Amino acid sequence: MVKLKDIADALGVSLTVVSRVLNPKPDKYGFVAEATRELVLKKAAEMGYRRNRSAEFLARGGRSANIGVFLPLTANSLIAELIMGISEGSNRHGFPVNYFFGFSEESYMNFFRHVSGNANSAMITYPSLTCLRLLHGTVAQYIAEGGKVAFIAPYNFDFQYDGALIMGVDNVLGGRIAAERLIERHCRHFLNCHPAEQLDGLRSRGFLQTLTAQPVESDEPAGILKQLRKWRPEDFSENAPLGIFAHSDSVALQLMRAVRDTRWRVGGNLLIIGYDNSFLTDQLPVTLTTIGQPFRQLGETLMDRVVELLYDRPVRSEMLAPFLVPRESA
Amino acid sequence: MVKLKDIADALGVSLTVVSRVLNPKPDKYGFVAEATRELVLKKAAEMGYRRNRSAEFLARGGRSANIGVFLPLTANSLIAELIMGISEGSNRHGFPVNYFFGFSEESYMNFFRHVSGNANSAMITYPSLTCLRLLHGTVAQYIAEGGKVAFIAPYNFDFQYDGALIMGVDNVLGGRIAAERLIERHCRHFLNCHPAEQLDGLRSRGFLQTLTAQPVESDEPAGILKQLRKWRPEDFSENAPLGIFAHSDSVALQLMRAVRDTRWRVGGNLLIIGYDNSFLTDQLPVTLTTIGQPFRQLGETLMDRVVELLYDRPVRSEMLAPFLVPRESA
DNA sequence: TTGAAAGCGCTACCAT
DNA sequence: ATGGTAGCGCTTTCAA
Repeated sequence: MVKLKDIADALGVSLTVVSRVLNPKPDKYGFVAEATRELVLKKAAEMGYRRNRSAEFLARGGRSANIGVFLPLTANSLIAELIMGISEGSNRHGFPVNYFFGFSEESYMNFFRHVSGNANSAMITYPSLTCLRLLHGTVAQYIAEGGKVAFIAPYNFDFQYDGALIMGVDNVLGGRIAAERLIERHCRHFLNCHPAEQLDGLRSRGFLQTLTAQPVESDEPAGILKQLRKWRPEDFSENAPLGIFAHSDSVALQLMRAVRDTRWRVGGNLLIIGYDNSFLTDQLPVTLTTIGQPFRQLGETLMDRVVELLYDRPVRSEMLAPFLVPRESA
Repeated sequence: MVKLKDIADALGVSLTVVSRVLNPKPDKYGFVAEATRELVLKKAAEMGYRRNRSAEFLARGGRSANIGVFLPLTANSLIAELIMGISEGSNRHGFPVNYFFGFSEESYMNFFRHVSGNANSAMITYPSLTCLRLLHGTVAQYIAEGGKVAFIAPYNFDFQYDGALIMGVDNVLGGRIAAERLIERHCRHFLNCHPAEQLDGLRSRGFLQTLTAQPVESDEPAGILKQLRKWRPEDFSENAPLGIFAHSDSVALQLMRAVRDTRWRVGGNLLIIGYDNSFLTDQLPVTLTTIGQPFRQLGETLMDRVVELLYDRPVRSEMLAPFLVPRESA
């Protein structure tokens, strides 16, 4: 493996100069003549130099060059895609990663203990809203002490952390896209099926905002099912179907399952839109129309910006746009 | 963060001695008096010492302490669980990881280039059989040069690598479990639905071995569907259903979808068993009976053994047992 | 059985 | 604008 010294020797300059050119965060004496800089850059590319992150961070006084990542302990495609994106980014930058998974505050605390022990550490975390509320103090303190944190926030993020990075997918837009699809498919009545504990109503907000003029009821799955039993399927048709926005593919499947052996026909007089574009939803007996989230891209972008954070460069928070995955169910 | 020097100072011994006790791979002069050893061990635990892997491997002449992992680019629950297991293990051992995803030989080669550049490197790889066949030479050479590789092999592994670790899930047993379930549910006729390109017939083997006395046909999905159209559903019943073993949940869903609006009743006169216990298969209109694979456990065990490999300690290859996930479809 | 010291690849201070 | 060098935490050789 080629190292700084090799480049320096090949060029007949000092190791220090080479370091200053290639160092992502050069020292304050980091003035290098433009000609020298270009020479070094060229030689480095030519020799296929790849930075040794371990040595870099050891020298910088940190423990290691690892980036810690905390994700929900859910083995679904969204998480898998996020991991793929983050990994893609981390490999590109030459950073290794430590993934932690969990739901509880304990697991989040445990993660924090592990990662924050390292000076120069950075983390990507995807905590539940409850979890974050409980551990707000810990997080705030860590950031105040110079820790770098990037949040994946699917909810309305109302915490004020100076310099923290917040990224996610625009759930309000997701709700809006669902509503627009149902309108386009001639729905007249709408049901908004949110999770049992609706901690944050971004998807609802987008859905309801788009449907101010139409009759729409919001409820959790149990309530929606009751509603379905009350209404008569005969009163709906392909020309004027009932439209349901389920806030997850899982809930969408629950509903599909519940109307099995009734006169509701999913994709006919009953349209259902899910959320997440989960693995296999394209192979269901009635394939599921759903809102896709670009989690792979989210992961990649996130990692790019965390690296910026790590070197104290300014970064910009951003929400990515979800997209419709049109299939049979709506 | 407490380091070796801290322990040495606290105990009034030299740093070297402390290193020798705590070093996972002590030098050849590594003789420490039993009394001293215990003292060091006790102090280290007391002070909460955590080894700095970057420094360890930097000193050892390697580039870094990272372990490279290559996995199929498939965002399904199996891969997600594998990652969770591997991460759990790597965190326990204090090793960071670099994950790579792909299918093609190019991606596998790219992975290899990245990871093998590092002396002291180790990798966990889950290549397709075709991929491995194509790159057999590269892999063999890497291992011959002292590289440590752990394979996840779902197929019949007929390569001879000295000292390589091969782990996986026992697919023959998986096939057997499926057959036994269908027998128990009174099936008389059986279909074995393998993938279009059946590269390795371990699942088939287990299935067919258990059903030597019964009529069973093997085919790829298209053929199985043709067969289903030829037979009359009326000739089968809950007391003597037709039993299908699909080699993946995806194929199982394809079949379920194909018999929609026919007189085949999944879970009634037609029993279907899938493979993988994918996310959401427990929430289908007819929930899917499937063969689960303990990939989380596989990942953890794998990482434990790779660390052993890394320090040149002997390891044992092993196949884990799959398990039945009984639900409505069979 | 123990300790001193060189060195892994890199950064960052000081001097020039 | 460039170079020399100490030191990050650890391993390993050599000497005691």
